Amino acid sequence: MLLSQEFFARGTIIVAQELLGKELVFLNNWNEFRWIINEVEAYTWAVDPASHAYRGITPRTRVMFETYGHSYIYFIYGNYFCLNVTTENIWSPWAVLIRSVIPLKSVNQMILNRKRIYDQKSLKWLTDGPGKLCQAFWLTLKQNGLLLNTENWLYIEETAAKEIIYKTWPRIGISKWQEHPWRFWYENPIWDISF
DNA sequence: CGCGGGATTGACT
DNA sequence: GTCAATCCCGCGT
Repeated sequence: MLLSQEFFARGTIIVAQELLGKELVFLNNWNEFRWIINEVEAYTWAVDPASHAYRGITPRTRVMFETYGHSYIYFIYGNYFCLNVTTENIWSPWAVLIRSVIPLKSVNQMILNRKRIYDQKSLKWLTDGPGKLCQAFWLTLKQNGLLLNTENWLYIEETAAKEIIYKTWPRIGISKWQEHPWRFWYENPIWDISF
């Protein structure tokens, strides 16, 4: 079942925690990609210098200011894209970064997109990073600013998973505001799902 | 297996 | 001109 826009219209920390175990879906003309979200980070505003929104509205950060329940995708380090979902409300530029997912469907196409060798045992390395998962999904700036619904071919679904146990840790790859434990990961992801 | 450094380009100062 | 919410490879242990 599709997560409604109202799911994202809540506190960013709780949205981040509850995204764990949900199913991320992306469709294109050839493939239906599906993953289980197993690691996220929350980015807040005004007091959080690690957030892109900290310095105010720019062409890049516009989506975070103007939407909630939409995708925010940015380009980084000259090579990679990272996927976020916007939260809270309009003019509340908070977001959750999707850091890692577990591949569920169209895995062979993901491997082709990543252009690296994976066998059954190394599949857990296929999409365990924010840049890697966008590469596996073939997500680029074309998918920036989309409302997360079936019409836009990018959305998140409820799953049967319950009692998600998560752990927290300071966020990764940032130089400021590191002390906040706003990175959350799914403690017991099911790795023996059938690919 | 852990660490160090290079690649590479858009966004912002 | 500088920096960056990353990834990968190679080297040393």
